[in-house]
Amino acid sequence: MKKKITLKQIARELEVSISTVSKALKNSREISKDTTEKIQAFAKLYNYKPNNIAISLKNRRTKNIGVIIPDIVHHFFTTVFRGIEQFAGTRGYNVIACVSDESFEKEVINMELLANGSIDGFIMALSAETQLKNDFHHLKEIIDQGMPMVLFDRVTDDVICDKVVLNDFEASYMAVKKLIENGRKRIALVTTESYLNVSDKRAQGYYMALKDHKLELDESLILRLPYQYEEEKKSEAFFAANRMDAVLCVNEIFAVRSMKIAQKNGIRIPEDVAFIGFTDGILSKLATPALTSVAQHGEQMGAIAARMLIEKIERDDEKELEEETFRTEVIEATLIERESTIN
Amino acid sequence: MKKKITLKQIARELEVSISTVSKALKNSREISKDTTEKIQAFAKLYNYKPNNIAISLKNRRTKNIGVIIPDIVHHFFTTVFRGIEQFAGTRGYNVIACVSDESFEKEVINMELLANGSIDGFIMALSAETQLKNDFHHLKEIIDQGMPMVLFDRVTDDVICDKVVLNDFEASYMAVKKLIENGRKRIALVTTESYLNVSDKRAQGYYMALKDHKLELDESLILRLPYQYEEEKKSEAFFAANRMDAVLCVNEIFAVRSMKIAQKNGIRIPEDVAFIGFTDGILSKLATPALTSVAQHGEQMGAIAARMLIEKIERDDEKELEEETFRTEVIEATLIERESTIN
DNA sequence: TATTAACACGAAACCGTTTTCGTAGTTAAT
DNA sequence: ATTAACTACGAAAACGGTTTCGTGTTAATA
Repeated sequence: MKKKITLKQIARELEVSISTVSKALKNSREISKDTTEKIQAFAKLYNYKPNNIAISLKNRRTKNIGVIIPDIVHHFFTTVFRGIEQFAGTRGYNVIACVSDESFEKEVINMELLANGSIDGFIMALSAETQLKNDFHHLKEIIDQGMPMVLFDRVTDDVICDKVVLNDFEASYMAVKKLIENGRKRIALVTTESYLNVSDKRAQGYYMALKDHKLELDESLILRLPYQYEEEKKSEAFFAANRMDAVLCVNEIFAVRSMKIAQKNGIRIPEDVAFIGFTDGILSKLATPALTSVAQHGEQMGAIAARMLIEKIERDDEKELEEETFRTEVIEATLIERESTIN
Repeated sequence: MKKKITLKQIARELEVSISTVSKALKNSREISKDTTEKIQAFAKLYNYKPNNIAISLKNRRTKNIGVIIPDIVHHFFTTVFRGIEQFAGTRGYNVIACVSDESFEKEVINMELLANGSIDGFIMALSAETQLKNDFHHLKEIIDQGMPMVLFDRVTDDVICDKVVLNDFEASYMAVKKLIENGRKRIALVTTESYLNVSDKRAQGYYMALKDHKLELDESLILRLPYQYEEEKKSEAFFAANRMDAVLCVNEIFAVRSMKIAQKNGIRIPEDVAFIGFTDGILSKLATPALTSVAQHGEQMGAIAARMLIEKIERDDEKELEEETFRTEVIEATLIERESTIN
């Protein structure tokens, strides 16, 4: 077993100083050609690679970014993560991934753990519990310490920082409008039980679209489901009790589950009831019938979040005094039409 | 903006030495009660937290583990990741996630980047390209440098280290046996085009089950598909050309895609053809009909991998000389029966 | 020949901790 | 009064690099 070699060992072996070795490996003109070649040859032979931790300590930059997401077994967050990881990779950054599991406490613990020097900045989506508690002191403190931060998807106006979001309101509005134009009149909404800014915006878009098209809002056509586990009874009762001709769901899982239950009740899709979901993951494509879905472009969102963060990190390096400015980038959703809405 | 405070600043402010501050914060008996209280109060006021990087450098331990997976938008790998992250969290470890994207080169680059001090050990599943090239020198080198490593799922006998795998052969055998016992006789196999150890083992299980039940192996009943993108034509031709009464697929995506194509061809599931897939993700549950699937227990697999790795890391701390021993843990798959096989 | 500049390298500080060891000052024991 | 033993703290090395500055040697210039 050959342990990694250090500058010090090379220096001792070659009877030069550590500084000389360091400079030679960086091709500094300060060092003679002979010495440089000798050192580089030796370093190569012993496969010398500088220790990242030592460099991080020196530079006070880790080239790591922290990503905190509520759930990893989740198509949308995963695609965002991929976008972040890919973009970060091109810029030489690694990604430390933490899962808050929709828990406020885990979010706080993870953030504090990482904020103590392990990373150069955060990219995160708020946990459901955090949104519910409406408590963002942990974010504020960390931002106040000068840690760059980008919030995506699950954001809040209470925290001032860079953000990347979907045009949820408009996307939802357009989806409902499309249903109405296709002649649907009794449009149900399946949304999350707990408060999430995105669900809320999608609901607002739904309300507005109904209103603009003179359709009255029927509260009994709104189904609120728990986010994480399945509650089949509630859904079954909902579809048994109500007559509708279309359903908008705030994510694809709700949509596909709902379709299954509706179909079990003898409802034909899309003839009797049309379905639209959000997310457009693999589930949408492979459901029966294939689900019309609002693409959230997670990968793009992740890449943009990573770009914003890295720009801020590297700008901090340059100028210290410049006035801070924060941006919010809005990604345009796209409606992908499939069998669940085509008449 | 209040930047993080350091020991040195506290020391200067309180006119004591850095060592005294460090000891006081650790409640060392060396420091008087008065001094300790004064320092702790000051530290608390300024929210002092030790710098992780400095500690990592000192201890030569980062409390980070590197996870390299071929793909993150992938149900199985995601569940494994969750298992790793959860277990690691309970032990105070963070997870640095890298995606090899099934590429040999990316795998090498990511590993080398992380191996230079950023992490204490690796957990990884080999990329498809790596398995194809059969080139594992990067793994060997890193292991040889004393870096603990656990391979999971996509493993190889050529690398000697800890491993966690599914009993793929047996799981596949049992699945096929179940089909045969249900009276199926012409059983197709849908597997990956490129070589993967897991696909291969599943195919071996399939062969063996056929053989043991005196069913002859019909090569035309084997469909090989590309792993990452969809090739609908090939599948369509396959289901149009062949008559079968059951299909075993090496993952749930192949299974659900196949079911859709079969259904389009007027095949009834499970009456005409039964389907079994591997993975048992959300797709299996929500497909129509719901797919009978081999549960791979990814989360458990991840937790076990993390436990093995952390044990090795922390054992390395203790004893240096002890003989290295490597284990392979085998997870037992479970067949989850759903509509796609029930007659 | 004296002065200056270029060259090639080393010493040391620094990043932020931890930890060993040394030592004043006090107290207790001889 | 002398020695021994604490107590409470500081200096310094170490982790593994980078970087600034100083310096001895040689070569070029006046």
